[in-house]
Amino acid sequence: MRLSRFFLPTLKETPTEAQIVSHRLMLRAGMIRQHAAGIYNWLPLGTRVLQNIIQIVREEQNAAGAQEIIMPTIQSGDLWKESGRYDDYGPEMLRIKDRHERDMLYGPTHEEVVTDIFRNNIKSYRDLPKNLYQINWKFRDEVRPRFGLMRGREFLMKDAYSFDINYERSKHAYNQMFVAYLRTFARLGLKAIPMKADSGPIGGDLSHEFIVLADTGESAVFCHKALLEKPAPSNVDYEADLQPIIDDWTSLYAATDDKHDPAMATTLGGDLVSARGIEVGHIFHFGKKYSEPMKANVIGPDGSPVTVMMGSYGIGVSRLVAAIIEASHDEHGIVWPESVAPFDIGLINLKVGDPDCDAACKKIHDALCLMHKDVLYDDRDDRAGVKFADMDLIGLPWQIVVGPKGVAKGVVELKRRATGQKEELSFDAAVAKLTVM
RNA sequence: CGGAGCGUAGCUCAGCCUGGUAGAGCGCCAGCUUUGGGAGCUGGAUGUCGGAGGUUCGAAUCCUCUCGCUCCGACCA
Repeated sequence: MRLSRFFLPTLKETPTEAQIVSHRLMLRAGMIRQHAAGIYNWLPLGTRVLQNIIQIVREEQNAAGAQEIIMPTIQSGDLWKESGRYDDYGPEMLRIKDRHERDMLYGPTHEEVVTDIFRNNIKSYRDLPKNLYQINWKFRDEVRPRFGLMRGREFLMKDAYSFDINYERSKHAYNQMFVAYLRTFARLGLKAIPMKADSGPIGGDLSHEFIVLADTGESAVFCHKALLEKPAPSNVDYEADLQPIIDDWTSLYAATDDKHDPAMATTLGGDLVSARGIEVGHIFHFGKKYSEPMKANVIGPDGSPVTVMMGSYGIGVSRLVAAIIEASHDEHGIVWPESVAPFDIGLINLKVGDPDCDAACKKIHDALCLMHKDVLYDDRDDRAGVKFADMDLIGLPWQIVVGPKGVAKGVVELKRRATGQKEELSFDAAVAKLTVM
């Protein structure tokens, strides 16, 4: 992609409304623009990151046995009256009347809809278990949206819903999502720690929050040091008993400040880590809370109806974009983990119009594209400083700097964004180095 | 929902107190010069001063209402 044609409105100055670093950087890097309070447009750079995250979330959900569906954003109020939440939910739920004066709403969550899908289509215990998920926009009319995407009103969320015949099977579904989450966040380049959580208004008796550690996180968290070093499970057999993995992770102390037990924590001594965190995932087992009032039954082995056990599993996908930036940035801008970076490589032509520089860039660009690398080629007729600053700001993992001095010697400069480390390499060596990654 | 603040050029902001027909820096356009970390010079374009009403000979400025946005608190994926 040629930067001269790419829609990338970067800002040198920070817009006043942005308070936290992820919000500032997303605006400055031309990823998003605000449309209204807590509602954002996603520009091309932001869209690319969001889609990379979506893809990783999707792959891990599929691997864990969940199946993707798409539910409506606008829902009928009737289902919510049935579950009892139409009155419970409060003004946070955006209510809409259609032209026939029917009560509609913009979905803040989808338990009712998915339960309706289930009960209308699944009749036998033999069809269980099922885990259905979607990646879709939701709206919660927060009293006070803030922190950019971190606390927006409209947000992209992955929400999965499991259906099982009994508690034991349901717990297994919960464990599957637990493990899938560990893997998902690790792939996103994040340290996310599962912490015991209140199940809140959604209800239920088993619940964990996944907290990303970032210095600028909104809440204080405490955990055992060993959790930070623990690698995500690999080669997982999702059909096997996952309880040992869960126990391994949950046996170590981890709590958000509202659940924090100072007495318990002091027993850890020097192993206690006190940090700040951002909630990016939340999993609940809530049993029959919705299946009971909404009559989501299947016929059991003995021929009598059984109310199914459910769980729900959320990941704040759009919030993750902000969380990753909070966890990975420096004074110059964003530092993307390779797995979510909007492009793999930024190619800077320091002297556009110089035949040698142009030719060298074209050669490198074509070679990398041939190897299926996403390259953002800065072919703008601008000063070097502007290009360096923009490239650091948008945080691509690698930069190749092509300038007249280097080209005369047959070399380019390869820079690692995360470390700032630079090395001079021949054209071929630079391409070779980047294509083995 | 309580408390506070801000709306003036694409962005950051000055002007408002003390009314007199709208500014700076950056960005944008053209040209020249420059060229390895957000350049220099010259010229140029851009505003219903958030909106409505009122006071006044005259309102960005004073008054009233209204809309939007932000911050602190309570609440929250």
